[in-house]
Amino acid sequence: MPADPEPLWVEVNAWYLRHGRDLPWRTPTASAWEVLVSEIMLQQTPVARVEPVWREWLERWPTPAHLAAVSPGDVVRAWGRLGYPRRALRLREAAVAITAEHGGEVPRTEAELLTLPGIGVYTAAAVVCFAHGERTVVIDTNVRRVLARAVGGVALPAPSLDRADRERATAQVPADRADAAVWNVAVMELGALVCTARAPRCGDCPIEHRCAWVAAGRPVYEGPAHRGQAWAGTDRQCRGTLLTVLRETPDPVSDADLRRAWTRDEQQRLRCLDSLVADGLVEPLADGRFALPSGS
DNA sequence: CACTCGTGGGA
DNA sequence: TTCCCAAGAGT
Repeated sequence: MPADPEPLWVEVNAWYLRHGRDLPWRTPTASAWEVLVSEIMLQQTPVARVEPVWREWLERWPTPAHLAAVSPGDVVRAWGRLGYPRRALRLREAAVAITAEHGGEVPRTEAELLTLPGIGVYTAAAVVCFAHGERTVVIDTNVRRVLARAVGGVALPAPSLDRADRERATAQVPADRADAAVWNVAVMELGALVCTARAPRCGDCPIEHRCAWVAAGRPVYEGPAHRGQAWAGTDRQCRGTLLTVLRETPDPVSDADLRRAWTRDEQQRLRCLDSLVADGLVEPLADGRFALPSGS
């Protein structure tokens, strides 16, 4: 009778200890706040772009109370070009709630974290695990892809997180708390560095010898199409263009300046400006000009 | 569940 | 050059 196969985490954790990157939010001394800031910034944004901004933020605002005390406009400007600037507003709002309702300490449970703006299932689990060392299931796009291949035998996971992802991920988490904490970051790192979406480096993979996708001959993806992100001419591009104008000057901006920045569709420009105001990313002034939001 | 919300670098 | 997509969340 064959022994149970060694769990995936043994090899993946060993690989991580040798090959994982030394990122500043991964140091043993990183505070829960530092981890939380990194997780928000890393939502849909690559590590290389996050790192310098993360350093600036933690130097300026080393605790939630520091961030809670500044204006939304300061936060949006400091967010720079990380993208999805509503994340900056929500992070500030989370800091306000942490300061007012949690004694300035980042909550230690997923349920409490989930009540904070900008924190969803992934980020709540990540903070609990990476900042507080708790055993939990952390599922991001990397985890889904690695396990879809290694366990599921397919090239890519479904377009959105589904039951198969949760079941595969839950089954792999080691029982021991410390092992689980390493596994959760290790499997993400494997997905980021080796088991990548486009051109996986299977020759460098510590579990290639037991990967179901490799064993199947690396079949191409067969499932429903992953939607591409349209960009040219979209409201997202328009909003980004308008916000860039406001971000790059400390002074309020006239409507004429904004019109020059987006000339292709005036109706769209007005709609997007309205939506930026509604989101709290832009503040209309009494004199007709626009600015990054100053109030709370 | 499907869709929106930025940005820039690599293939 | 064009296309893909990167530690998701909110609606």
